[in-house]
Amino acid sequence: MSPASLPARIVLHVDLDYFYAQCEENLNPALRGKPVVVCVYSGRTGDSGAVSTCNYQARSYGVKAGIQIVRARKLLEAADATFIPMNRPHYEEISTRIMDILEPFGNAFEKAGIDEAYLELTSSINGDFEKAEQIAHEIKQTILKQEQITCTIGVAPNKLLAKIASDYNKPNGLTVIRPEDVKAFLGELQVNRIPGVGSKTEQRLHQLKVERVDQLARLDLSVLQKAFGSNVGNCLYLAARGEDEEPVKGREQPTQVSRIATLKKDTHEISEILPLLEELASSATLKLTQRAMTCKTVSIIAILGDLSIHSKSKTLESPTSEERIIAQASKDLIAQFLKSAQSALVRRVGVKLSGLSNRSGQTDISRFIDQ
DNA sequence: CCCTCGATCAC
DNA sequence: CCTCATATCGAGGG
Repeated sequence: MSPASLPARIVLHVDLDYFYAQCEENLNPALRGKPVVVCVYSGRTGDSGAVSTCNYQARSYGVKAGIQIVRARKLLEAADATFIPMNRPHYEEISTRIMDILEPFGNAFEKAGIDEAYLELTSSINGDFEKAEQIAHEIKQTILKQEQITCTIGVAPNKLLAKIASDYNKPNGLTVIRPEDVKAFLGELQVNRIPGVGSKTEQRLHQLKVERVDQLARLDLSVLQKAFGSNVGNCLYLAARGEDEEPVKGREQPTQVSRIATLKKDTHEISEILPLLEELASSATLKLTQRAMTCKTVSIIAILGDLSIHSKSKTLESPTSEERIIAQASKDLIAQFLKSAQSALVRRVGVKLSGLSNRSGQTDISRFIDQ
């Protein structure tokens, strides 16, 4: 700790292991020890769709999130594997209970997804990483005892490093990065271990002869900003040094609601698209009203036969949560898209509602304006 | 500064 | 023949 400074921050990142698949193992304990694959079936043919997540037995056969179910079947044909359709509401329920366990452990708490959260411990333990490690063990025990779910925890001086730490040794792991170890720990890692560096950014970094974080740390800020834009460039520059000041903060309400689905067959006939589009608009609107919110902007997303992604959006004159308005806007947008991209074969369609705000109190200002 | 759209990420 | 949901950024137009 530098003299006359505040105690080092201590942040935990808790990541629930292979979460959906672990929930399914608990629902049916006979599955434990065998490959379990949780799937999103698209409904086109029997096994069309993708793998959402799978347990580690399945991973040992090369199965992972995102691959086609058909491919997972082939990889696992010699194994006694179970394929299960995703049951999101059930996982949400388990997640909520676990988040309720986690929250009291920190001075601040941030849910960062259905299966991950950050906890700020700084002010409660005065920079003591030993204590933080004990608390991490206690958290793991509590979640295991109360929900039979294992997790992996990263303990570090900020959110960025805590996330990298939890990613380092899964499942059922615990990794601590102390301030004095940051440079050595980070330098050795491949750049794709930095959150936000996916395959595209990784490729572009490789073109700059950068593969590991210590190599990234040798690039000037200006070089990174020129290559990746001022914001991303700056983030990469700081990340390479393990620097991150983002506070652990309760998340605001989500700022968008979206629904997407796959058509039975590719088509350019609007009449074959509208029924599904209306369902999606209805479902998204339901979610919106359940949250007691309104939206200002309606978008449609079209994914074509070649998997290219297109979108069209429209900002309304006034915020709404009325299904008829949202459905009509969606129809107008898809019609507009089909006209612009004639002969486009649509594979999937989606509806997105954004520009959300709380509907509390100030319902419909138009009542006071017109008249 | 707002809107639209595509891209990217990560789930 | 490749799911679903969300957030964020940057470019380009106005």
